[in-house]
Amino acid sequence: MSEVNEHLEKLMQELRRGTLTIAVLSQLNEPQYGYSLVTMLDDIGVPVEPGTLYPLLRRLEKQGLLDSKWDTNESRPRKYYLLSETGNEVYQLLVKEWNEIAESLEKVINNKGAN
Amino acid sequence: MSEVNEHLEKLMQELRRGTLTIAVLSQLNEPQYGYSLVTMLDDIGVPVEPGTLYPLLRRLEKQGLLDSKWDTNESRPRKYYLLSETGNEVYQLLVKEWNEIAESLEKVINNKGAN
DNA sequence: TGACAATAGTGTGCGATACACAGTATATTA
DNA sequence: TAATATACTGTGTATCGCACACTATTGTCA
Repeated sequence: MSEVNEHLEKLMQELRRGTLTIAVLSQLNEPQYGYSLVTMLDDIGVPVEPGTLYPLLRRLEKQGLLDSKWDTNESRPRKYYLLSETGNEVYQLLVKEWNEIAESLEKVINNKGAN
Repeated sequence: MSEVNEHLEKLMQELRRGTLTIAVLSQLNEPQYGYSLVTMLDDIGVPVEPGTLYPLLRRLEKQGLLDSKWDTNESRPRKYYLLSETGNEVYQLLVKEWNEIAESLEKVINNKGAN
C-alpha cells in the first residue's frame, strides 16, 4: 500500500471516531448483548471488531450510560446491555452535537463560509 | 462539573475528531497562513486553538498533502499553506468518506436498520 | 471426535488532539 | 517614548479511544 493510502486510511479512521459510540447507544433502547450487536451493526453498515466493541460496552457501563445483566438461562451466558436514564440523555445530546458538527462541516465543505 | 458532563465532553470531543482536518483542507484551495486560518475557521464556526492547528498543518505537509512557502515581504513573516495535488485527491476521498459516514449514522439514529 | 460458531474478554501500541507554555516582532495607545 | 496589545509561529506533554492480535470457554453439528 502506498504511503498516501496509509495516511488516507488513518484520516478516515479518525473521522469515524466517536461515531461507534453513537451507533451503539442508538441500538440499546432494547436490550442487546455484545455478540448480537456485532452482527447487528455489521448489517447496518457499521462494521466493528469484537475486541473494539466489548471494551466500549464496559466503558460505557462504568460511566453509567449503560446497565447490564447476565442471562444464564439460554444455552450460553449472555451479557445484556441497556440504556440507562442518563445514558439516554447523553445519547440525545450526542445526537444534537452530531447534527451540529455535520451541519457545520457541510457549510465548510461547500465553502459557504467564504463571504 | 458533574461526572456525567465530563464524559459527555469527552464523547463530543471524540465526535469532532478528524473533522478539523477536513475543515482545514477545504480552505486551502487558496493559500492561507496559520493565523488567518485560526480566525477564518473560528468565523465559520470551527473554533480551534493555535496550538492544535499548527502541528496539524505541519503534519499534513509532512504527509505531502500540503505545500508551504514563507512570505517575508509583509510586515511579519507568514507561512502560507496550499493544497498539493495529492492533498486535493485525499480531500475529495475524505469528503466522500464523510458523506458515507454521515449517511450511515443517520440511518442508525433513525433506526432504519431495524427491519 | 473434531471443527466451527457463539460468546466474552484482555493487553498493547499508536496517534491525534487539547492545552499550557514559549518567543519574537510590530502596532497601538497612554 | 514607554507600555501594552496583537500578529504570528511554534514546542512539549498527557490523555484517551481505538484497532488489532490474542486468549478462553462452551455448545453444535457433521
